[in-house]
Amino acid sequence: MPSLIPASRKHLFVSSSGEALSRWVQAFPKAMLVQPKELRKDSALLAQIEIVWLYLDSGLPSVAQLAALRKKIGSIQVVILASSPDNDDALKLFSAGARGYCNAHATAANLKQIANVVLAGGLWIGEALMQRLLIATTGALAKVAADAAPSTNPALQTLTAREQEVARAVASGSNNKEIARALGITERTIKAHASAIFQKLGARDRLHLALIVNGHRSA
Amino acid sequence: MPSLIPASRKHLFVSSSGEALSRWVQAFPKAMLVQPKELRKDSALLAQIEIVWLYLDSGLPSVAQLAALRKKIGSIQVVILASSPDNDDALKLFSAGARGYCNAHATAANLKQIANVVLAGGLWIGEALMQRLLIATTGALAKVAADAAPSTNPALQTLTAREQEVARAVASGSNNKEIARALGITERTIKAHASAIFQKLGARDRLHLALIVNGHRSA
DNA sequence: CACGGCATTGTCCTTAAGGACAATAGCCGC
DNA sequence: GCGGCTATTGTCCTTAAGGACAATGCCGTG
Repeated sequence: MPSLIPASRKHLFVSSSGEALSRWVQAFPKAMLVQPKELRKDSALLAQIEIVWLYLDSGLPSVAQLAALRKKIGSIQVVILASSPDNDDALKLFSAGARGYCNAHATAANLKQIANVVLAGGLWIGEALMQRLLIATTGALAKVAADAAPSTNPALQTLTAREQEVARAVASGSNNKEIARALGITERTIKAHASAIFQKLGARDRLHLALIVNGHRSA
Repeated sequence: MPSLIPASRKHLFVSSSGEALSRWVQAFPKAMLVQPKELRKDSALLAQIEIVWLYLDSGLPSVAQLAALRKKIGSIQVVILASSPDNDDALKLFSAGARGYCNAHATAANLKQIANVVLAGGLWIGEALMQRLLIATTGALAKVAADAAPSTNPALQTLTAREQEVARAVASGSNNKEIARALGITERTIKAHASAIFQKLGARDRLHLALIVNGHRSA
């Protein structure tokens, strides 16, 4: 017994198991949820759909699921919801025409954001892959270098031993009171060291110092 | 969603020749235009920049240009403006960290759309390239995916678009007054956004937020 | 020993930051 | 249109941060 389709349904969730995650409804309260087989019978369901979200059945080959879906929906944008994200799998799905790939447990805000990107003509490649793209180049080298050898930060070399202690503590997010307690001295002394550090490194405040120490800004 | 036209200097066009295409100005009247060498001298130019548009000099290797730019601008999003689009070249640029790739003669509306997608965390691969790129990307992204990168940063994605703008500005070391001026709103509003951000991410102050955004601490 | 660098702490002051509490306005879905 | 979310701004208040100016003590070198 198909109900009337409201005029503004833009989102369609396709789930083989029929399972619906609450976040989907949170993100798009008006969205429809169907099983793949229902699509063939009632193509009118697709009337105003702009994005089809495909929840992968982990027991079946993902690309085959997408290909089958494509035959039914035509050229509507497809975003993959993966219960257990797999980078290699994601790549295959993109090759098969997916426009987005994300974790099925993404937050409602996440889903909306993805919808925005995809509807605007963009590609959403998922957090994991995106991260790798971001840090693939100089960022990766800098980050790895910073993590692997934090002691060789050239900026800290111009500081005295005590100042380096304070600088590292500040850069890790501690406030003056905490640092003072940790070092067993007065908060006033921490301020004195901090001021000396700012002067030497040309940082205007502790946040800039943190950026310098953590390799996001040159001294 | 707020206006897509930035109230301030969110956009920076980098052009070796100094040439500025009228469509860039049409799309972002307040954008800045600089030559690569100017960036090293005055890093303050990058204060509020959210997207750097790199106009490729066709006489130089594109990836080298992007790598050089990255060293100066850090982790700011980069969109490539290619005077003569080349699919293979685009792939290399994406692997090198570009977030968008389009024809330098794209319309103003196009540029705004691209900015929208990229700022929302998406990837813009260009209309003409979409089809082929989807297939060819397999190789490029697979290579990227091969590098180990366990850390994921879903932190920013729980924020609204505006909050993300503020979060990035805070994490880059700007104080509230600067951010307010940059976004064309009141310092009080920045504080409001900041408070919301702290709440959502569990950061106790702007330094912790910076650590989270820059990947030195989990939300 | 005197001088200089470093660590420590003090007081006074200005400003930035952040929370409490609240209000207005636009947009969107039901 | 109502309710919810977001963006915006306001005032009042508390606290952290950082600078100005200055002092004391330790330690190593010339």
